[in-house]
Amino acid sequence: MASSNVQRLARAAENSAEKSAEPADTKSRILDAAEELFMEHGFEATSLRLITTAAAVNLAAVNYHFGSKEELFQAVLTRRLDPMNRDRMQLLSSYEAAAGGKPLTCEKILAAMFIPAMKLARDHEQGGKNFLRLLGRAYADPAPFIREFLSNQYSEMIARFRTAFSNALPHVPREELSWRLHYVMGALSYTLAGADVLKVFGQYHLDEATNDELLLRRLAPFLAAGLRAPIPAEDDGYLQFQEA
Amino acid sequence: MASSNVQRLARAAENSAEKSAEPADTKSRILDAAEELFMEHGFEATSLRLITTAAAVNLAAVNYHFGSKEELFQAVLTRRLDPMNRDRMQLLSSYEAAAGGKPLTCEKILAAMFIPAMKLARDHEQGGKNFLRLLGRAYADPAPFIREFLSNQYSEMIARFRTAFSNALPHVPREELSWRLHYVMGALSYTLAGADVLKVFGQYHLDEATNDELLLRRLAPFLAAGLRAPIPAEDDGYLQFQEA
DNA sequence: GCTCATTTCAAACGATTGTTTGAAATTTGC
DNA sequence: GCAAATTTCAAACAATCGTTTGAAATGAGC
Repeated sequence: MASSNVQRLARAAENSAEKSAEPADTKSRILDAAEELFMEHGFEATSLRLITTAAAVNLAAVNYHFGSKEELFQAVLTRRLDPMNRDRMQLLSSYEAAAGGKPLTCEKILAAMFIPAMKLARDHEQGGKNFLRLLGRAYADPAPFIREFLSNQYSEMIARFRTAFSNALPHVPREELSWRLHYVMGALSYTLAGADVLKVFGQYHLDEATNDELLLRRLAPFLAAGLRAPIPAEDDGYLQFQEA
Repeated sequence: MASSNVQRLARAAENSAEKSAEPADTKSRILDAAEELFMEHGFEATSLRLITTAAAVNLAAVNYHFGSKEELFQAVLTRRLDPMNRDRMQLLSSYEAAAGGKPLTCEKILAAMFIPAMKLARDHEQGGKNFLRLLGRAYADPAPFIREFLSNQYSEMIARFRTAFSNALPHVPREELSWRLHYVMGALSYTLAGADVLKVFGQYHLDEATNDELLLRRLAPFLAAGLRAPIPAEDDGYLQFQEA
């Protein structure tokens, strides 16, 4: 029969998975394939036919289970972004409770942001790493539906950490702190998005071997020092425009 | 005749340009329209028909003048990236010459990176700002031809600044410095890429009013403090994995 | 073992994509 | 003002896109 051929393909795709733990569930298989392919080629450049072929499911399965390509993309993000941000806020709360009213250090707050991200990266062996790179790319995607989605997904967590940093850095004005948090998110997302940019710096000898703890153990001191930096005076002229 | 209709459309598009300084040159008109639309929708989501309609030129003009859509994209980038990186290196050289052998401060080196970028943003009134946002997005684009192009375009400039930072920060190990430069590029590109992420932080009152000097006068001290941060000890345990 | 709801399937839908073509229009060199 | 090269044009190219369709296959409840 014609269908047995497709079923063989499906089982072959299943067995070729890293840990042979790939679920037979169609929905999950689509999510896994979409996560990897969206990460690799971006949203627009990834066709549904590419995804459904990689997942060894029928083309129409995406529209049946998710409704549309955009909703599939949101499902890919929310599957792991939602628990991660929940973990971040829980971890921050537990740190605050342990500190007993005293403000946390910047390093501690940054740890509450980073640890859930790293836990995600190691939990699902290949999936986690892919997801963080996908997330870093979604930050820079111009598509309105992506920007809206991320904004909604992050607003609660960001507000929570903003006040934590505000307590940790009472000498930093509110507006200045907003900018610095912006820089923190930029550096973090760049680092999580993968080693692509490192090639620009000629640092290919670090790539896969460097584990995530080490990676962020470097990032946290860098960012903490920046967050604590003295506020620049109004008349600091070192950045004035001048021709060479 | 049929062609006079199209010519009227072309002149209308010319006159509707901001400063009415839009050149009649087909090639430049395509570049300007492409720059804005690529910035707005990304590379894959921007069709050639959208570009040629906005530029009021024939569809086939892109392939005639640039060869392909990919080559058009590279031309959009190189038109402004090339002079900017040349300016950066010249400015750094002039700073080094003025210092007379003594190593520069981090702030001074960062200024050599930022000032040409800001000059670009203000020179071409609307085009410059668009371009920096486009550039910030290109950094995160997964397309191989974009990554290769950027890598080639940046390698010389990055190598130049790497040794400058290395002289300015003799106590920072080479590998650590590579990572910190990575973070610097991340924060910088995020900031240049525009205020999209700021909405996440609820900082919509800054957006257009804040000029570029102010923006980067905040960023440079933040990054300089991070670059100078003490090297974390091996046994620093504050970022250890632990469950809430 | 029948029934009904859920899921999967091959096939086709209309629309849009980047690119090519060859003739018309325009500009350039003399 | 003619001839040759450059540029613009409308039209069509084959390919791919996301989505829809209605029938076949599979599952659960009784």
